[in-house]
Amino acid sequence: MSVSSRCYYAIRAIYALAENNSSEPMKIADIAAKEKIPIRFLEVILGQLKGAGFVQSRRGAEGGYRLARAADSLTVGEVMRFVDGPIAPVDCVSQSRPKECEFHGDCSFFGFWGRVRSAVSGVVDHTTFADLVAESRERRRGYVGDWVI
Amino acid sequence: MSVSSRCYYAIRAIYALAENNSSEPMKIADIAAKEKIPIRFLEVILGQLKGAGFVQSRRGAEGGYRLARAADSLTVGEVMRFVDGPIAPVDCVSQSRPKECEFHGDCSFFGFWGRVRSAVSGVVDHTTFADLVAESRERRRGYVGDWVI
DNA sequence: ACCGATCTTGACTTCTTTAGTCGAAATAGA
DNA sequence: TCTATTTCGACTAAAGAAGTCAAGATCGGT
Repeated sequence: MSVSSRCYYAIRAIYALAENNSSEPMKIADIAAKEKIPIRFLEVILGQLKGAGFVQSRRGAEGGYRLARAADSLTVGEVMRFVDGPIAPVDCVSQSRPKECEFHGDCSFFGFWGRVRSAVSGVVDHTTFADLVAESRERRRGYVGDWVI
Repeated sequence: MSVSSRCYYAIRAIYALAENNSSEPMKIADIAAKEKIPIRFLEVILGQLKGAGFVQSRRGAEGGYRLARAADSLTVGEVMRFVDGPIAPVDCVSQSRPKECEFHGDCSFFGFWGRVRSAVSGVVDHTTFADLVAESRERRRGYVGDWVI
């Protein structure tokens, strides 16, 4: 039930771009440093994210990456599905591309796996990168506040 | 976010034993046939489940496997954790063996991953094999009933 | 005591995925 | 044109997944 490091890297990269709300694109090296991602691997990942339309790039000096879509309309679930494939714990309960198993409708686990999938989906498909940025700012503020009072 | 086939096989095998509430142990070959598991692979899996105390075995003619614990006190989550490791999507939010990441408490995703973990845990740790058996019986009854009326 | 059915054990194979690495080419701005 | 930077495709090493196999230990029934 774990996400690949490739997937987590992709999420962190997009998060960095969402947090950097300047009009300037962000360089791969800066994203890599901020989010602690191996730079060569990040190149590969950003290339894929560009191909899927999540980010845009500008080449040359002063080039870099920025989001291709608004951070508040981009959910974490979308990125996870693109990088790691379906969210579902088993193929038969996948929303995007369900694959019938060998028990054809007489499966004792269909309901169970469906509940697992819904539970995960309920979180990842309702959390946008804007939410994460806001939550992080709030956390930092709140954290200090708690200790100051 | 998917479970390994090894894990699903383990769950199916235990389910088969839970459903078979006779005092007779169940043979590997019977479990394999009923749940459509490669028999050689099932041998390996049952050996591990025995080592972990989930099932008991009896050798020789009329031997086989049966549950070592009551089906209504054995959750699917326990089996999943044993076979596939922590339920958590990333190590830092694991309940059983959390591993701090390189962001040491200043992580923008800790809360998010925690919510994912809780969502999954809420399902798998509150579903016992007795629940699954009951649900399956109910489903079959209800299904037939719908069509008869 | 023996036979055959059954579990036990550990090593082995094959395939896919993961997590990168590397080098050269293309491109945009100064 | 020069240079920083992105881009692209090929490559690799290690780990894990999914089985397979053979030989041995053990037990119930005859």
